[in-house]
Amino acid sequence: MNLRQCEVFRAVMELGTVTAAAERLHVTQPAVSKMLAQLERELGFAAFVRNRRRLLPTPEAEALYREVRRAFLSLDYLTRVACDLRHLRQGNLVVAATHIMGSHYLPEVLAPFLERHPGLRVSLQSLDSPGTAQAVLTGRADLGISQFEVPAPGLRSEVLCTPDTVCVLPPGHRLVGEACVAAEALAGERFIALAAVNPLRAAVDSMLEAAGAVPRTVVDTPLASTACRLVMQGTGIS
DNA sequence: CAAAACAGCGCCTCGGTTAC
DNA sequence: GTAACCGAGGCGCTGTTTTG
Repeated sequence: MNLRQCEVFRAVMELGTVTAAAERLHVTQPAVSKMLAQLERELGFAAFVRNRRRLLPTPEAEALYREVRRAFLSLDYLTRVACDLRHLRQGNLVVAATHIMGSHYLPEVLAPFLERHPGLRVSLQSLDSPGTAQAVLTGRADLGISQFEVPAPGLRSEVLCTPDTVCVLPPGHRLVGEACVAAEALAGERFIALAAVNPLRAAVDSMLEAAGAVPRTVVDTPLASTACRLVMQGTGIS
């Protein structure tokens, strides 16, 4: 039973005659007649009783019609969804982003975006940078915003901004107020480091090593926001 | 030079029409 | 409602061209 047969069957059920069904479907009466006969052969039962000039549906046809009508409602729904997607009125956008991006930067961007596209829904996934790239690569996310570039075949990336690297200090620390913190000044400090997976970690490590100021790393974390909270608690500097 | 991609051709099926 | 016919499109086969 194909879609065309369903269309023909529905038209005959609703209009009662092959001729009227043909008019609705913009084909000739024989086309509908032939399609109906083919459908009945495939179904293995008669859908209509030929009663002089009328076609009377059998109980099997009545039952089938209920299902066919339901199928066409689903088809109409699909058509509307496709139309909405075409005009960006509806859909689900999955964005993978690092925690700091998802909690601070993205909300400011998403608010005006969702105002422009009220039918859209956005799913935010909080991941580290390699996880963000992996999510996009495997199709679990439509786009990702990571802290650093993760080169991978099949991924297209662009730099959105290049922010400064800063030293995070707890209130009252001796270095608070300095316009620039020299690497040497960090010697012996309790240090909250970024996890080794972050390329910034290697850059900071080599910079401190070159300055001969190796701090005491007490915690390492993949999340900059966690590092900041640890600094707030007085665990160390970051 | 082998494998992959492409184009052309004939055959078949499907859905349509006209004529009856 | 049916028979005969027509055109479009899918599919498989074959030969040619391109590519690594």
